[in-house]
Amino acid sequence: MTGRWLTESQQRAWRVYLQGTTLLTDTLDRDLREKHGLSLPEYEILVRLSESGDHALRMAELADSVKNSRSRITHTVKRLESAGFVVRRSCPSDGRGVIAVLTDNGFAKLVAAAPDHVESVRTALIDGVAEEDIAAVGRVFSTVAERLGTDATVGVMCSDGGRDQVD
Amino acid sequence: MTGRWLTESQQRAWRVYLQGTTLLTDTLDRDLREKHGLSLPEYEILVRLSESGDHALRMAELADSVKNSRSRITHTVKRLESAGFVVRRSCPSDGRGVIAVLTDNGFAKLVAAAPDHVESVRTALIDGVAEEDIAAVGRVFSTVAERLGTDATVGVMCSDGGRDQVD
DNA sequence: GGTAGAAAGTTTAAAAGTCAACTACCTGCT
DNA sequence: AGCAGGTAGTTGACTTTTAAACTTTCTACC
Repeated sequence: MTGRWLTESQQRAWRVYLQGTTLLTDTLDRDLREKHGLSLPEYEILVRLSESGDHALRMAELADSVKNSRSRITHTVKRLESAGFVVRRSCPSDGRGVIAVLTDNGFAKLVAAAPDHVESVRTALIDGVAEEDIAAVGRVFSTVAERLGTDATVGVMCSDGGRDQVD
Repeated sequence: MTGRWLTESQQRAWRVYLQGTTLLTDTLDRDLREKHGLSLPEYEILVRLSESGDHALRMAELADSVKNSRSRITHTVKRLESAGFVVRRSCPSDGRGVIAVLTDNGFAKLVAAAPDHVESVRTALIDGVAEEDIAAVGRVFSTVAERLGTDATVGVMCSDGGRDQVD
């Protein structure tokens, strides 16, 4: 049975969510740019790289982890590379592959930016909101991500096991 | 006491929210474009106009209601105007003001697109999610919007009361 | 071992968004 | 009246994002 409308309260939640996310991402992006010269998407990429054992990930892994298109990752990584925060290496185990590696400068930039960013997230979103409501947001968007996400995240990437021929 | 980190579960919620919103807005935008040739921001503007008594709003009201910059509203409305969905009128009660008016074509386009869009929202976000969790999302983003929003939404706009000199 | 088809990334051009400067108008004060 | 300062909206230059075409490499099968 399709063609259903939203209930009054679903409608309200949906509207305020649209407004809220817009304001939230704008705020986080602006804070990050002003204090650290990074955009939010750039910051997210640095985070993912830093969390990978050897500070390196393949382009496709990066794309999957932040849910961006490969094309977009190419562009963003190019910017990060020209800023000196990331370097590209070719993947030893797959001639088509490219590995983005966090530089020391990139890591330092991230370390400098993270506390301010977390503070922004707290004051804009988390502080003063019921812990259980945050958890509910987690549940909801987890479902969304499962439904809409490319169920990828598999593959024998060479970022962690490929440290055998970095020459 | 600043400089606090996020708890494990806050962190998880935040991450999955980032991924989820990205996937969600991408999906809704793509659906709308494929079936109806409208972007999500364009659609939102048509909605706001349609909900205003006389199918007309001032640019600043529009900007506030969707939390976009005025510049962005100018650009988006320009596109909608050249598509024939909206018309600009100057505001009789304020020489600086501009009123965006929904055309019949614009309204028809919205009427055609709305059911598909709502269906997308349901299947991507709402269906199968606990009603109480949707309500929690509403509470959370309502707080966010209150905190970050320009506390505007005042002003003696002429969109509803200005129907005295539409000549 | 050669070849068809898929996967990884990049490229290019066009579309969309941002930012700061600018015009025009309104408001209040003297 | 006149002028200072603020508000509404637009503009144009620049940046970011998107979409589609393209190159290269890999995989599987004959």
